[in-house]
Amino acid sequence: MCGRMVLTRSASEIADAFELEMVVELSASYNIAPGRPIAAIRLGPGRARQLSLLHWGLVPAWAKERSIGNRLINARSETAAQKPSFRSALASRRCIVPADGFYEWSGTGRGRRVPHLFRRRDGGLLAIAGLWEEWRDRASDERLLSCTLLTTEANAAVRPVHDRMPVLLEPTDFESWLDPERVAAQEAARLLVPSAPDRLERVLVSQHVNDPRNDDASCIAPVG
DNA sequence: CCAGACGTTGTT
DNA sequence: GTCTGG
DNA sequence: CCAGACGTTGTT
DNA sequence: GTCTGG
Repeated sequence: MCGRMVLTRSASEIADAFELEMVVELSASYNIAPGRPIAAIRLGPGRARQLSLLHWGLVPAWAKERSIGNRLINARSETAAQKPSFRSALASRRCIVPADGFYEWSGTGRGRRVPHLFRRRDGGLLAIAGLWEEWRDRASDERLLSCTLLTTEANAAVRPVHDRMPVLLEPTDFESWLDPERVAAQEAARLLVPSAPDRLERVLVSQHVNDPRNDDASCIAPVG
């Protein structure tokens, strides 16, 4: 479900939308896939909001192999607090993934290959709730920052295509979600509910987007 | 106790 | 069918 | 998420 | 690290 993202805005546009103190340079991507770098906002020193690139696919601190992240690209918001893989990140390492939109595929069986893009009608950025971790490779001593995207039941806009969707946050909830000292995990769960569907529009796009190696503007071009 | 998993999606 | 890689 | 591989030996 | 299953 929550397996392909779009982010084409410049770092300064993202900084304006999310009141960021620090920024990393980004290149536009029309087809961000699991296992690839994805931009995320976290709280840094002094609670300043920082933008950085994280590996999409959460690798827990206790993992022996980084490949466990291949399967931890989403976390169900309803159960994350009870899962060994997500519990500690939910308590203290929350992030926001900015996005122009996300893709969902419709169809059944092998025919599930019809891609739809969901984005804000007003052209604004989406804010997707995520969790992050730092993992150290025992062999090489290298560090990896990784993240996962929280999911919830689909709202009315998404339901015709899929029964799950990413958790979307409102600007009034950004600070509460990001800061574990202000809002504990249990209370933060209150934020992780299906969001109002009216703000989203659905765009049928071509199967060009299906291949994650394709990353250009034709991924989001309307079809039909 | 130790060994082994630790996850979601969508499919049948 | 299931796993890995992008 | 989808696409593509799914294996070993021995060689460059 | 922590939980589940044998």
